[in-house]
Amino acid sequence: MNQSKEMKTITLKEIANQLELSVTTVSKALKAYPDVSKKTRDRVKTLAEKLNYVPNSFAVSLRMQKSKTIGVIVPETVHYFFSKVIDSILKEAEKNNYVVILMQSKEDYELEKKQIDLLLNKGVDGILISLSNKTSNLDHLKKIQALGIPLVLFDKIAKTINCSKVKIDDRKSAYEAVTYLIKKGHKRIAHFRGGLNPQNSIDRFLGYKKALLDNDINFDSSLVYLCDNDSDFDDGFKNAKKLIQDHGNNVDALFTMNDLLAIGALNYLNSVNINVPEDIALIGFSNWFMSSVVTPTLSSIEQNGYEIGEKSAQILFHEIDCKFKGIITKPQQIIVDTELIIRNSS
Amino acid sequence: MNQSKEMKTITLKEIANQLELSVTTVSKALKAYPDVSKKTRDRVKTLAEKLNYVPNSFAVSLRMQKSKTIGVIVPETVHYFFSKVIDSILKEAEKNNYVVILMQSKEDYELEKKQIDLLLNKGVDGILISLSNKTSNLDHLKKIQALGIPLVLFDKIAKTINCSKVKIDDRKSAYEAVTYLIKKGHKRIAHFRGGLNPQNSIDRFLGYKKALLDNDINFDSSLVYLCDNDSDFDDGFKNAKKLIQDHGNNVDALFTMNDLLAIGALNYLNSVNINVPEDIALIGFSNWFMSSVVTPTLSSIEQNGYEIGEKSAQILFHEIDCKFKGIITKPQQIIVDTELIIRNSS
DNA sequence: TTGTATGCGTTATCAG
DNA sequence: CTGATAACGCATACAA
Repeated sequence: MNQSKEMKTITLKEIANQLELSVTTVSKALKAYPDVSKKTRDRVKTLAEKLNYVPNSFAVSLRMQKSKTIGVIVPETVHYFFSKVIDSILKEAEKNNYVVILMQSKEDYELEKKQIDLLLNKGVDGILISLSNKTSNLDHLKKIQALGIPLVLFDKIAKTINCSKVKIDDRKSAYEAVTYLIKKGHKRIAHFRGGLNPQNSIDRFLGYKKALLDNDINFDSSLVYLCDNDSDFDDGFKNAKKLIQDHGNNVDALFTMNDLLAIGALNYLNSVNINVPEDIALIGFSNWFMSSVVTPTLSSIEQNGYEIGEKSAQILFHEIDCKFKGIITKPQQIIVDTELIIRNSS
Repeated sequence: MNQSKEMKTITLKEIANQLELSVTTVSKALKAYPDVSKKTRDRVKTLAEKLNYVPNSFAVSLRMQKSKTIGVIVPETVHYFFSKVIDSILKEAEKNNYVVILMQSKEDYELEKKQIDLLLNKGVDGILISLSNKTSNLDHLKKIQALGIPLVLFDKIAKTINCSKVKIDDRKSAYEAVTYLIKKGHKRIAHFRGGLNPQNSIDRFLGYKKALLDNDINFDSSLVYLCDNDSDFDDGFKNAKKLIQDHGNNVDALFTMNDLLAIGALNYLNSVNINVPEDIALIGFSNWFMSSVVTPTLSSIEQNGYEIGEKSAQILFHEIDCKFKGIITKPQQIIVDTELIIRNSS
């Protein structure tokens, strides 16, 4: 293994020279074209192997108009749910011999837009994206589609874009959680909702509301708190404080948009000796790992990040594949199952 | 904005045709070469703008032998510390107009090796990597260097590779934590150590040991538990159980390789009503967010993932830059500061 | 069965 | 100041 100094990069031409063949023949031999003799094919393959030949990916991409690369945009990487999604996207990409360029929009629409341009410019074969909370203009997504690049939205989707989507049923999941609280006898159920723009924030709120109405409980908008800051934990803490100030003990349960909000709230409640779940029952959303180690352990809704990532990637690769083969695909919408996990907080 | 149907991709040639210029001139005009008249330069720029021209990155890469892409390999993405590192790498990359290909080795040496080959093949301009726990053979790293590709190791490094490195002082940090415990009067201090191979596991252990010796406390190897499974939480739980079985109340403190181990242990101790910190004081390592929300809150060592990522990326981009300019750089080693965070568990 | 010519989109060298 | 021409490395239609 003496790779002395400059180690010239080895190309088809190099192999061709050494074997006194044409570049064409070498190229064909390596791809097992039918029209090259077994003998030369073997010679070529042997030498290529020995020289450790790997095709220059830029040349291939330039020639073939495909990059074997996909782009992934998430709002945040320091995020239990999204990191699970990323984990399985990476796994799936690897299986398919793809590589992934990762970006985070930081919940910033302008950034998201710029990143899409960058991905497009990098010639990715497809794009997976979970939209920022601030995204309402969708021209950047339309641009992707106009270019014929396969696009799959996951988790934080845009209803009006006609592409494949992978998500959970937020409304149903929220409905289930709140219904559980009601069945347990709670009547004054508060909700810490997410921002007004994101679809899943809206849907979770609607699920909450519907559960109340279906069980003949008045919807009291003063029990709904808007949490659209970027620091969920603090937001949960502060709004729990406000909740108690506003309603004293005239509130007996709380359902939050996500686990961090719930844990922030839990922290406040613990700090003022309001007992969870005796005084106030609590259910979060997403089932982050830490929910199982706080005191009391937090009930939550398992959101299956791994499965969402896996399914999204599978669909994307399928669409990319079809595109190269000239097959037209119809957008599909996958709803991944959730599960209400009851722990000690409710 | 009527981008009717097939929207031909726009190239230098296209612009050249429309303006009846040569491709060469257009190329030069766009790069503000001195030797092209202001007039044509303006014409070209205007049209390029209007047509929304972006250079084909494959062609540029092929021609320039640079990709404006770096590769990043971490052992895991579902990991609070690494996701922070990734966050700041992405941020830094964006600043420098680079894009990052992310991979996770899953603590698997063979995979790590394959991934490096893939990155090399993709023509990345540089590589950032935190080694898998199982990595001891370093040929794959040497290969990167042999190709002249800038390489920066962070957090989980290999001592014998001569490249830039960014890490914390594990030994000192551990020393500080254990010294704190000793000053508080603890004498029977257990340690849940990481695997035998990773350098930071070794160093944290050595820091622990040295703190004992420097304070005239006998080192008792029966108080050291090896935790090298992949599920730290469970490992912490089980070994806490074993610890109590082995030593009963003849142990008064525990210092663990990481926070998840500590939280696993905490969970066990809580479950059998052993009081933390009264019966056993506890300090973790890394200061994961959840450490601040468990009960009791967990003392830990802040590892500054953001700073590690930032510094690593900065060094890498600097080295890439120098390389293109033909400047030789010397590897640098950065030690990022840690901080002992005392909470209620100690 | 093998090889020639051409082009993918850029940039760089060198004439004009 | 402008433009042919070549080259980066590969793949394919077409010739031989």
